[in-house]
Amino acid sequence: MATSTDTEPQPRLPLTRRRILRAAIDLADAEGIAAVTMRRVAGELGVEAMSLYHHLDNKEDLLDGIVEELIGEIETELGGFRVDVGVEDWQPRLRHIILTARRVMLRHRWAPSVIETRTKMPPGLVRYFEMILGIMIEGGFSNDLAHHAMHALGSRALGFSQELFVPASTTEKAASDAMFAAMMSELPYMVGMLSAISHDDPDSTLGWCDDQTEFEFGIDLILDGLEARRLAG
Amino acid sequence: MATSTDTEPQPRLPLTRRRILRAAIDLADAEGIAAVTMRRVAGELGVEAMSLYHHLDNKEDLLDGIVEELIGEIETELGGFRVDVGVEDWQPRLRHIILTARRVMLRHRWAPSVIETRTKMPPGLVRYFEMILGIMIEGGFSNDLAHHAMHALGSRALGFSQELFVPASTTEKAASDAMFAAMMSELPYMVGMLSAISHDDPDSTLGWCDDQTEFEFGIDLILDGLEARRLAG
DNA sequence: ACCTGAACACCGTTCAAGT
DNA sequence: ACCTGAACACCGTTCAAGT
Repeated sequence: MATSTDTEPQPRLPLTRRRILRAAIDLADAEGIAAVTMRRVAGELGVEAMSLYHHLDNKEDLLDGIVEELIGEIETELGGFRVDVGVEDWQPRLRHIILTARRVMLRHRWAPSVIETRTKMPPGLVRYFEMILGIMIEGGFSNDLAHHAMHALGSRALGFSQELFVPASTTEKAASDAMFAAMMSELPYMVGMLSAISHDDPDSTLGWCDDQTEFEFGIDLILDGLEARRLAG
Repeated sequence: MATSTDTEPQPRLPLTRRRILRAAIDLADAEGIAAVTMRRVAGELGVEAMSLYHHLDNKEDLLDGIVEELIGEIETELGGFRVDVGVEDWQPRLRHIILTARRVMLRHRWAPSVIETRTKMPPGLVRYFEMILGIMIEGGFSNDLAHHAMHALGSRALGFSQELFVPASTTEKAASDAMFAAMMSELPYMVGMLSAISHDDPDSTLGWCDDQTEFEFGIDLILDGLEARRLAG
């Protein structure tokens, strides 16, 4: 009876690259990217760290593979990376794609840091950007404007918000009056902005920010600007 | 004669927090941020790793301190963080500030990764964003629009280009014809764009990109969009 | 072919000890 | 007060060995 009801229910599922990558992603979701060490990932699979090296070159290869998996999730949500030839409404289509990518990234909040540290362009990401480029070209962009647009979008094309931090005070509701007075002399504009915003919307706590609203404001600023330059050029 | 001409020319310069931070920055500039370990930084100062802990809480404190030094460099180049009350030409002033910050970041190419990993907002950065906010408010922004603008600028306000990678092919001049043909079938829009751009400018190598031009295109897209919304609102 | 255990060269950090 | 050496609990990775 010891063998059938052991700690490992599945006696021996064969280790594969895919299974390792999914285990690493689950681990990162649960405990953060810092928990993703070769030893910990192996442990989650009931195996020794060194066994992973039969399916991966090294840790960089693990991280590269994770990125490919994430791009796969975006592709699945979109039903494939498709550029419809002759379709001209580039702006709503691009907006939808970027917001879809953003949903995937929000499921894996550690993803930006992993993607940003890749030294070689992951093939899946090349295909993603090819789709974005294709939609702009079909939408009437010149090659030159499309090129600028790719640079201007940057990592925002994947739904990254690219914000450094929410200013300290905005994360804490109800800063004390004493602290507020102290800040007032040093940061008059910041304090003025935060109190104006909280007055305008009595439901909002002081300085509370809606990430989704702010992301959409930023992306529309860029997409509107590109449309204006397309019409002008 | 042995003591005066030893390996250490300065017999004993006292260790200070500032000296440690500058040594860490110099090391990062020379060998990359990965070289910045407590042991290596100490080594550069002719001291044991554990001595650093008398001037720093831990490695996070070292990285926080490095960020403060970098912001200090921006402040020096700008001659201080100043908001001139009543000055309305916000756009050229903000443009100048951001391009100045960018020059500092280009001197320390590892800086974005360090700044992005800070968990608490460095005080110097709060003052930097207070200046940016002040310039917008004095320039006629509503508090609401200024708030959106801060989010939309994000890390670009510090001169970060926020690009994921230059597409692989654009970093290599003169991809072989065979490779080009292979890419053509998979990435028609990318290949089309790159050849159009290289034709337009015969001096440019295939897909060569001017980082500064692209950064300025992107930042002007955002600043122009903000001005349009300011005038409309 | 696939997995393992011991080992190597690193990390950040603690602690007791030196001056 | 300031610095040190040994040690601890981790890393990624290599290598020779097991089945």
